[in-house]
Amino acid sequence: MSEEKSLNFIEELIEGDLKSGKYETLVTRFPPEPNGYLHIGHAKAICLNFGLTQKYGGYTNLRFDDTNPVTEKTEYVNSQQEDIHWLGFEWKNELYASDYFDQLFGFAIKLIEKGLAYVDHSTAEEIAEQKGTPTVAGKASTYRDRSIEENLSLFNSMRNGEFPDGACTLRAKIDLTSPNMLMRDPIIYRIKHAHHHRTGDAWCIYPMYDFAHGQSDSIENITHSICTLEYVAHRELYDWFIAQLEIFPSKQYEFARLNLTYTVMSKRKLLQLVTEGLVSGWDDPRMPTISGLRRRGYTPESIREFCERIGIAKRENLIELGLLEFCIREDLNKRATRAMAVLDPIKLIITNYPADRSEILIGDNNPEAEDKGGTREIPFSHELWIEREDFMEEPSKKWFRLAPGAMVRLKFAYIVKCESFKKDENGGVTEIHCTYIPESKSGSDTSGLHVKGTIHWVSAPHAATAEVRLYDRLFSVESPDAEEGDFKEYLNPLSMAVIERAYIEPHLAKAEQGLGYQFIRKGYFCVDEDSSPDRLIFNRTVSLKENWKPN
RNA sequence: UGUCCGAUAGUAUAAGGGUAGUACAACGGUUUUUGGUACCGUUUGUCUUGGUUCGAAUCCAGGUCGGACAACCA
Repeated sequence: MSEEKSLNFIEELIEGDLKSGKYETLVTRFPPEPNGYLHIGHAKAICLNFGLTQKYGGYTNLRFDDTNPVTEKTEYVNSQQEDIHWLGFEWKNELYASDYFDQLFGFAIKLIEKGLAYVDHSTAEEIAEQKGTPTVAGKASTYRDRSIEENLSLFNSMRNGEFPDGACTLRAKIDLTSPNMLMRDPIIYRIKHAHHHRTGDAWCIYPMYDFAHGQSDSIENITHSICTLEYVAHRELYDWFIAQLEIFPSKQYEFARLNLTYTVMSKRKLLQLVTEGLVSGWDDPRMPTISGLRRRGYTPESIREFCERIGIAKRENLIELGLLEFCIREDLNKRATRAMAVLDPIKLIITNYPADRSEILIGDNNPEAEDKGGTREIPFSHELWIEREDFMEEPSKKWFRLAPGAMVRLKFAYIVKCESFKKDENGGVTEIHCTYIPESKSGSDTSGLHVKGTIHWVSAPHAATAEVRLYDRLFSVESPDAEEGDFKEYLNPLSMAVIERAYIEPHLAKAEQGLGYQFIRKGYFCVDEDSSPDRLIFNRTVSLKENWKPN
């Protein structure tokens, strides 16, 4: 029979719930706070939540968790929507926690009426002090036993703007001795005279996360509210509010968040890199943000594949960046148009090819594609650019490329033999002189010669030029979060290298944004959004896998 | 020194009392007009101690290690 793919623990749970008839329809949600750009860790959650309802039916909502007006912006709402769409997912309803402010206010009233919430005038410090520690029970605030009427009146005063920020809060009355610190009378409403990106100045009190999230899930009839492990302790509170309010019992489940080597994943740290100008923006191609990866040349398919491969579990993890790179190489290998580009040029002169002659050669665009991706015309002439690293004056053993007296094939063209070379006064090689073998032409080779090496090249008189940006890992250590001191001390100073003038084959001048290209033997590249027809800019998405090691 | 969560090759992730499997990485080989791709092969693993059982990665108990929790953040 068909080999069944094993289920992750959430899928097993859902299959159980569906089979038992606990739920008829699966409803999930992706609930970002619009306070930054989405990153690859969010992609994991997005693929999980949307993937689940694609697999089992039902639907997924996009809900912005916008309960803190001071950190949230419409710019972020827009970018987050764009990123989810780009990843290839469609939400059923676009919702906002702020849509529920009236209902949440009503829930708070209900709690007060049940004697389960009170207005507290203690300062933040006093509350922290009274809270105790995990091993020492908390103490009651002097305001804890106010009458329901007084609490109702005070809470309405809060809502009506009669108090300044910080003057008081609404707290749930639960259990000051709970081993779960979150149950020690958590604050559920605070005063913030701040402009909200959607509700404007309609409110001056805002619900806390714990008083908004579960209830929002409940209002939307979310069956499986999936979040990351740091919310495990919140589950008790989540259930408590739902039980006390007697509303739809959404259930929370937690999985381990993604950590990736050589980068950081917290919005706080990413924001810091942006605001301190250590990267060019949220979409800097070195950033682990979705927009950064997109600009870097990653495809939605490759990111979805990555999220599929890393799996879902409850164990802390640190995924190797190499897996992400594998995913984009695998995807681009199938679809990227091949072309030749010389990044570190040195002149190669074919002494027996007339200086006034040139010819057009034909090259396949993609050896992996069914139809070879079609063909293109490549001009060839007396003077070429080749890669400096493809010539060695004193070749090491197993050297397949150019060296004095050695022969290599020029990709799509002829076999050449190195006859001599020139050096400048510093001993640097400046020019390589070769002869070509006319009967070795690609596709009609009758020379009988077999050479081990094939190198790429660009005809000097025909070459176009481009700026090429080479990216490397953002940090020089595997886990910047785990290091001592400021994470920014571990930034990789070589994370970006710019080649101002690379030579590219003429065909590449027509390269389109949004498509992947393979510069033969060099890696996968894409056209950067700063690029223009008169000033082409390519980003290196990822290098090719490099098995050759000298020695 | 409280509560909760977790522990399977280098990294992830399966096996739900019955042969420890898969992917990436690493290493070796075949093919190749990309030292790419493809294909083949190799190495490497159940944190620990006890218990239950014919049989334990799996169930139980203790330990060890790692993580989370004491924001008017989410």
